[in-house]
Amino acid sequence: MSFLDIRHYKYLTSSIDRNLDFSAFMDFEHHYQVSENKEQYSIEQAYFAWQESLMESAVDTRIRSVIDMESKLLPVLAEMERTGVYIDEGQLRAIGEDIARESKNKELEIYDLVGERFNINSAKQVQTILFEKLSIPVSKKIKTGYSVDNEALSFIGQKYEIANIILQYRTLEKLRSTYIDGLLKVINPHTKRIHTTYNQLGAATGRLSSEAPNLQNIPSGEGYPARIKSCFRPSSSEYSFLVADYSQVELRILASLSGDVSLIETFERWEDIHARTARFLFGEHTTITSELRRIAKSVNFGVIYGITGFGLSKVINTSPAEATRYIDAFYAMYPGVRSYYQSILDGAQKNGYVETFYGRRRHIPGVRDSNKMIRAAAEREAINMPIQGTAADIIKLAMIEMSDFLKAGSYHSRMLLQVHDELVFEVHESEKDIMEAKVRSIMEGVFPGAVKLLVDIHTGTNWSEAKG
DNA sequence: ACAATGGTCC
DNA sequence: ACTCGGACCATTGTA
Repeated sequence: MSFLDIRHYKYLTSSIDRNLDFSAFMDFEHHYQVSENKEQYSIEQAYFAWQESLMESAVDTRIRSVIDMESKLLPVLAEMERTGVYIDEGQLRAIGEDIARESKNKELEIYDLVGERFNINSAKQVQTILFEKLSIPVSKKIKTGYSVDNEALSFIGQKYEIANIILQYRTLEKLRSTYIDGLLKVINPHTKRIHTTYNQLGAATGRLSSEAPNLQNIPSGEGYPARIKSCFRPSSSEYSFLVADYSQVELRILASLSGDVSLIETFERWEDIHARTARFLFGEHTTITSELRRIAKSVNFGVIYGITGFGLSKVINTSPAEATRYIDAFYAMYPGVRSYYQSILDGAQKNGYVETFYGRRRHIPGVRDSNKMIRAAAEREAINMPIQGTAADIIKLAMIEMSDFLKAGSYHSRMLLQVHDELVFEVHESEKDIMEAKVRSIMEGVFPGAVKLLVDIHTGTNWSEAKG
């Protein structure tokens, strides 16, 4: 029982069910405080008493199983945090210098184009320059004035090159400030590694979150993002990286939870789900271009998020009416999804909460609100949570199993990171085959749904190389 | 210290 | 006129 374990436990209850009795927790805190500097034994005694009491107060067996899951996950996360991940500091600095150089050039280019120096990092000053000094037409408004975000500047960029340069400058500055300077700051001087903290109850759906630093939003594209990601690597040449990620896990979960025959069939036939939706939306005999597939993919994802025609129209850049037709077409193709959603909303209305396959709950008070907007937002949360939350449960269970496996066999390989549907391992040369087989069988085997889960595995000398 | 804005990820 | 689900963090500018 380490301090890390205790710190985590202090927060465990509320994420599972707010209606749980907290008195046992208070007892634990008290015991912890009074015994902290005395003997380890009394801490552990208080800890077990608390856990037992927590279990007793959670009479619902499904809730108990979630508490059990989180309890077992906690030491796994603690170990991943303690292990940390190595990052090549010298390489990261070198990339930072390249970015800084390019960024400086963009900066000067902007001043030249505008004929004036200003702080490009200030949205307010960018507004003034674009909309007042240069009299560029406003494309999008926000509470306090005129938006200069990505969407707005991309639109303006069709006619005014200055907007594109500002976007490029921003991208570079984002990489430099957050992912070069930000990561350099948190390299532990003793271990030379980065030790994130996983929050077990940061997310309302049951996902983990990662902070100080957040290693769940490391950029992933080509160019600088790939170079930054390649700095994450094993510290020794005897090891390589293994990345295992669930393929379309949320859509597969939706198929299993809804029981929709057509959706299940799509996956059973190993069809390209986005292409199939595209064929249905645009006609069986239409050639499915990458553009049509992209639209269908957005529709598929939109359905998971509790889509509206308006929201989808923004994403795929079309009219709300057309987007609404796509959504209706999706439900026509997969009618079981619509009825499943209705049952979720009915349950939310009746119980005030929704739950995952494993019984994790999220309270959704907004579904009973008199305000239509609040109700609509609550309904999207209600629809999304069982899907996103079940995916979170699944990977948590897989992590527990992987940890047990590694421990039982005294392997040298270690689990390093979790990025929602992806696990990153540092794998010893001698364990490559067994690790690849085990990771796949455990991750794919956790969930007993109608649709089999599929895991893609990639290996490489660093995080970038081991990415699909 | 905190709100607003913007950007990165799944 | 209008919001797609879930997070964390950097910077600016105001209090």
